[in-house]
Amino acid sequence: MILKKNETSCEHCPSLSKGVFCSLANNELKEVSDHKVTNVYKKGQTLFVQGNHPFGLYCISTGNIKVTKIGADGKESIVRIATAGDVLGHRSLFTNQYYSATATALEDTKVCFLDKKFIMKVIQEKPSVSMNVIEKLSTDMGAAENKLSSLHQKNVRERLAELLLLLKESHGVIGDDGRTLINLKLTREEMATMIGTANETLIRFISEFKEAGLIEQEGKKIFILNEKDLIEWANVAY
Amino acid sequence: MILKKNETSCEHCPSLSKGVFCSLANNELKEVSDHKVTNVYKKGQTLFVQGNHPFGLYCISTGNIKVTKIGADGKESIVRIATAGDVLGHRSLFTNQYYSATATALEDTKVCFLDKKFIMKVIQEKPSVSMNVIEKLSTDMGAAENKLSSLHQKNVRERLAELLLLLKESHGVIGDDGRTLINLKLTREEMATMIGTANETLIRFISEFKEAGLIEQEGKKIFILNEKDLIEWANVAY
DNA sequence: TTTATTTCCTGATATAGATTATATTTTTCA
DNA sequence: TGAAAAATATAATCTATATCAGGAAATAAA
Repeated sequence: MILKKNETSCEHCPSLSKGVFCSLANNELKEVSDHKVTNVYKKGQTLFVQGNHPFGLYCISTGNIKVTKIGADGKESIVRIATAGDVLGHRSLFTNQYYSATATALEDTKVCFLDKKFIMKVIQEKPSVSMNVIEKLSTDMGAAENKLSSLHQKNVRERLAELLLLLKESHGVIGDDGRTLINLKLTREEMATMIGTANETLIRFISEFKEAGLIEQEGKKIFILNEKDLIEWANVAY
Repeated sequence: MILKKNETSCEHCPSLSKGVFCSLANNELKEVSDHKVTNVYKKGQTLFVQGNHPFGLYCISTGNIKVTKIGADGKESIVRIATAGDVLGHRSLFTNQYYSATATALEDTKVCFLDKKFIMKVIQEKPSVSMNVIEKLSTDMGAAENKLSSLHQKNVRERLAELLLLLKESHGVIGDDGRTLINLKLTREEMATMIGTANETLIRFISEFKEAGLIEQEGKKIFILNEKDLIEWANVAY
């Protein structure tokens, strides 16, 4: 797909304010724009694959991308979901390692690519950008540690409630009818790998949640009906 | 405890080369030294506690520190172990959030503290330091994602083998007799919380590992005898 | 040293959740 | 549009591991 000029300029990026370049002046943004390549990934296409060598940084303009790790037995787990404004591939890039995870578009997605040399130069010259990268990493690290302790300490019911609350926070959209839709196209299988359980088990608890009136379903879409009870069920600490 | 001048100078810090200030020149290091407070924490003492507000950055000079999260039911899990050269408290500091974990000395430990204002200034002015912070965060993030997918995909036996291999890598010391000692004072309870299992279960598998000749024990000390088989048992991906 | 306390270890039992199997619904695409 | 494939749902069974219980060993305290 060929994109028009202002479709690929950082200045007009819909997720500029959430991204790592939000603090740059217009002329600086222009320079970033000039150095980047913008691509559209269709649902299911991969940006990079576990085991490959990184050669730059990905910035998500629109869409959601799952970051998965494949274990020794070929089973996949989603370790996080990156969304508009997030960067991808930074971890392996900055540590000079092979990608330890695979990034796959969950829907049609617009992603910009900056080659290693250029992004390293920006990091060197613009403290605000490196501070933003640090903030993103810190936030992600916090989320990862939360997931770790949940896996240690909580049962599947609690983890599912927690997952739904997190997805509501990150991808919730309030509809005309007052219900909150989780605006993310995930299969039950994928949701199961996010909380480390089997899809049958996940589906069983989703059914339980529906019966209890906590959530509602229309096809693959999930609506949160009762956040208050969901918080109880998640057994979250303070 | 009162420390002598050259005991508190960054220039002479035994973990300088592994820390985030390794790239600074001597006069710059001097400035860091002048702005820091060095403390000794005894085994069991906490540097900071989950829920409190951060006011600076901790740099570990010597010793090991466990970072734990307490869940809703009061159960503790170790999310990572920080060692000489690591920084602590950076995540909450840079995201302006309350501490989401507690840091406790596993043994007598020397730790330097830098107040927020100063460390922020250093990050702004020294790209090499912020790059080092990014690298530390990236490495930790990678370790956290590995743990996540292990918890999803592996059973306790595999996770224990993996933990022993990781601890050998990070804290292994080769003795005169050729055995590798894991030089870290952890209770079985603590090891159990690192891989998300009950201590009885962990002990059962440690016994199994001993019988299989993979490891050896002397009191609380663990020696790795057969790394090759341990790797097999861990079922690690490529 | 003796006593007290904590940690370590082993066995028995219970159970959450994986696995297997099958049916139904939804999506894909020819 | 209809057929094939994929995803969802529910139930039955099985198993890995948590939990419970009690004793041995190690460590700390007195």
